[in-house]
Amino acid sequence: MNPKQLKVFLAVARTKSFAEAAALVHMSQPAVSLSIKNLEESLGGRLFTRTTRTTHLTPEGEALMPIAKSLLASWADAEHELHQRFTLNMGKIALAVMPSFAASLLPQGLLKYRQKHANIKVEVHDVLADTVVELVRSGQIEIGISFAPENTQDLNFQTLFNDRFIAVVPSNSPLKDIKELTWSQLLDYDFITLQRPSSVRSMIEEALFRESIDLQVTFDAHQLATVGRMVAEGLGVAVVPALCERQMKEQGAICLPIKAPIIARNVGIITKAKTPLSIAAEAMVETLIETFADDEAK
Amino acid sequence: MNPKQLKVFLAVARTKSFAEAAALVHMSQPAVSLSIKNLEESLGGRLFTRTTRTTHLTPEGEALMPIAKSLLASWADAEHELHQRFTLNMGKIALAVMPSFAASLLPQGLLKYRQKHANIKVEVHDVLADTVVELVRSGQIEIGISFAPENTQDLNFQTLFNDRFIAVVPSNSPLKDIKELTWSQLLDYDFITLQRPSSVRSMIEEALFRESIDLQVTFDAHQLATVGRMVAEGLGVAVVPALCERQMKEQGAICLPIKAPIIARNVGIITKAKTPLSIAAEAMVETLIETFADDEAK
DNA sequence: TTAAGTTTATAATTTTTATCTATTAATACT
DNA sequence: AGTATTAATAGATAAAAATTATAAACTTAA
Repeated sequence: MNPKQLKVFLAVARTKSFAEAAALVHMSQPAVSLSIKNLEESLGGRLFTRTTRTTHLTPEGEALMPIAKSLLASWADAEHELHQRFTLNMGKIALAVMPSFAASLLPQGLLKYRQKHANIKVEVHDVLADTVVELVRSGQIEIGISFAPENTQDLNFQTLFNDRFIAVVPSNSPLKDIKELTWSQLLDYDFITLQRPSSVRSMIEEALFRESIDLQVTFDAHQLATVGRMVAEGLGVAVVPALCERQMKEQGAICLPIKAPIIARNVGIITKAKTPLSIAAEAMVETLIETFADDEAK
Repeated sequence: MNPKQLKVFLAVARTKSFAEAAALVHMSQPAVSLSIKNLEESLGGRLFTRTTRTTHLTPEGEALMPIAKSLLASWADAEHELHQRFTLNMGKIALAVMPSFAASLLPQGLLKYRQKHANIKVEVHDVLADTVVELVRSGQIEIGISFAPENTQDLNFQTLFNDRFIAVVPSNSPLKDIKELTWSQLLDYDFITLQRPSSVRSMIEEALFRESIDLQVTFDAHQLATVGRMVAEGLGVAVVPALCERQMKEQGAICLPIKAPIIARNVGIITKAKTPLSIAAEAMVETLIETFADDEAK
């Protein structure tokens, strides 16, 4: 029993003629006879009674008819669905993205993707950088966007650009006109940063520890938006990835380059090594690179 | 895309090896390679990523897996169901039977059928003889049991036996010891019979009309059981098919042969001409003949 | 009843598809 | 780098399916 036989069966059942059915399914009449014969043998009994002049269904044939229809329908559905997936007309893709990127650049990437592939659903998980890595490593999510991870053996990392940390100061701060701040200048003021276990926080701590600079944190918060507001209100100063510059400015803070030390890290796409991406994910990676990769990353 | 390819696909997906899968489905390894290749081509993309050392599913392959399982399952279900039908391990059969037969002989026929084919459901419609014919003619029911129908062009009638009408009289009736009653003797008493449009009633009327005997009906009822009780209680006399003899006796009436005229008619199986019976129905006809047909009907 | 016409079944051949054996190419592990 | 393992390819063979041509069966109408 195979799909072709069922198609032939339905054609005969509908036309009540072997010859007409043959035309319907683009076969010769003897081929239809044989096909039905084989089907009948595989099922164990006759489906049609055929006198050379008339053809009609046996009760068992009648019983097969709805079954055959439903089988062929689900068969066609399945083929269609897979086809859709392969041609990017269907499917879902999940991204895990660190908040600083999710809230800044990501939307324009998504917009571009959506224009190209309108039928793919996109799910964005904005989670801590470490969680991004975890989700990708565990296979729960195909694509992560974050800082370059530490242990990269089972992950691929495709750099998009280098993100340098910048200082954020209130608009009335005495520091506001300095072209390039140093950390020691900045740390004269109350310091606001993200709570652990944020990667931004730990990168700052590590970098300053290496330079033997002592970091005293006055305020900390979970969300960058909160930090921004606190700085804007004059509660203190902060250091954030350049990615967030726009957000900080929008909140009314001043952004300045900072050095001694310069803290910078690559931001890029994390995928699982040795596991192929879905076609939808592949297209997403392509779009992200094309949208965000600066020249040296390419 | 065909069932065999899906089986191969699932084997490869499960074993994660083309060679092992080949063993599972009793094919050579190159055949498996080809089969998967063809499936992939028909769907429009890769289902596995295979480096000569490892094999795993692409996300699209992952998506196909549950689909393939369900397709194969419903496929197997369908095959099984049809098989069952053809081997009489499943199915349903509907009989339309005139009440006099349904309440008398039929049960022992059903018993015999049930012993042979325990998995076939039997539905008995005990309806008026005319309705039996209608149901069979319209194709709603495969097998009818009744008197031989009038218009038989599109029906087949297989005689089981000849049923002669008998007189039923109260146990205290003066007629009770007469060996063979005549109608004129009988009609001295109040006459009880079935209400129109019973075939028993019309057969009696027709026969007496032909003999120019005037029939005065004192009581009539719908059910033979009612007629029997009325006679047993001494309300009058009746004439019923011999089939009902046992029932009448059980109700306490006396049954006697009657002549002048003798009313008799063949009882048999009615089926639709030129329409094949289901295997289950065929078996039922066979059982009925073997159980009820008297020698000349055979 | 018979002959013509229509329809399915069968036979023989061809074509296509599927499978096998043998071999090659590629990759991971030692 | 070499070896062992695994999938892919090539060529050959077998199996299946389709086709043409023909036969057989059954209606219908003369």
